[in-house]
Amino acid sequence: MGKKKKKAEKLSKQVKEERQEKPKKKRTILHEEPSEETLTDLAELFKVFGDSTRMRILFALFDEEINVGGIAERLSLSQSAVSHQLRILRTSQLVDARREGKSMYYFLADDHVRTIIAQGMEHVLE
Amino acid sequence: MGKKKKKAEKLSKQVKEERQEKPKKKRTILHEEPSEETLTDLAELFKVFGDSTRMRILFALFDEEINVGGIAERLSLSQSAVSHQLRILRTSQLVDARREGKSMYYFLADDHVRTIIAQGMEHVLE
DNA sequence: TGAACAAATGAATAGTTGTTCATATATAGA
DNA sequence: TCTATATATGAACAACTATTCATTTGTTCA
Repeated sequence: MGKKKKKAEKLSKQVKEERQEKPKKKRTILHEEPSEETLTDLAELFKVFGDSTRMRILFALFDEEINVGGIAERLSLSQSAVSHQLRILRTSQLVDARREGKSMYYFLADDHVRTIIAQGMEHVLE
Repeated sequence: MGKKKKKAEKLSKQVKEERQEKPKKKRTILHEEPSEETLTDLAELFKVFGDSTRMRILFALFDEEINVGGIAERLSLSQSAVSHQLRILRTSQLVDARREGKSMYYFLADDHVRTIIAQGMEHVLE
């Protein structure tokens, strides 16, 4: 990749400093000129959707929660790979999880995720 | 990156075989179980949105067409960098262009693009 | 035709990312 | 406590990608 630019743009690497809370910025309803930072965050968000493994996981969770092992088995992925990706998805607030005994059940965080996917799907399907 | 998986998932590299036409697959309205290929295409699509430079370009084109040099100047990017990114955006059908004299004016391909961005923006802004 | 300007492209490269492997942490039950 | 099971995590690496630089292609106008 190039040189600079990679300042905040790398959520999912060290997972952006494990951020759990962000400054929350309103005001830019969309077209009140979003700040450079907002544009970067937006790119970050889409970057998370931009991997087939993560997309498959999100789809698997589209309408049911599943535990890590279940996702791995269903998608024929290693437990480790799934766990690593789930961390990225969770940090990006796209999924959330709850523990049940030894298992961790993951589920989509909210309907925005479904809407975004559905919207993209429309484009892909022409 | 891992090993396999990188089959069709790399639009924007050699720009996916310069595809201009794709088999067009309907049927999967969304939730009639999309095929693996569709999921991959979906990830590909979001990957294109997942770069701040491209996102900035898309935003610059949100409601007006601009020529290459104009985009470069406005975003403080090199002409080459912009051109390379525009090729990716164009191949992904997110933007289109028209020639006017020596200049090439780029513009968003359709409203899907605006909708997807708006949707992501909502998520980012909480 | 030739100069000037605009855009596209190929090669090279530094920085990024997803998977694997090994290992650590967490929970439940004996 | 010890064992088994489930998940998380760190390091390392191969593959990918965005930018830069140099050059080419395309267009207009003398």
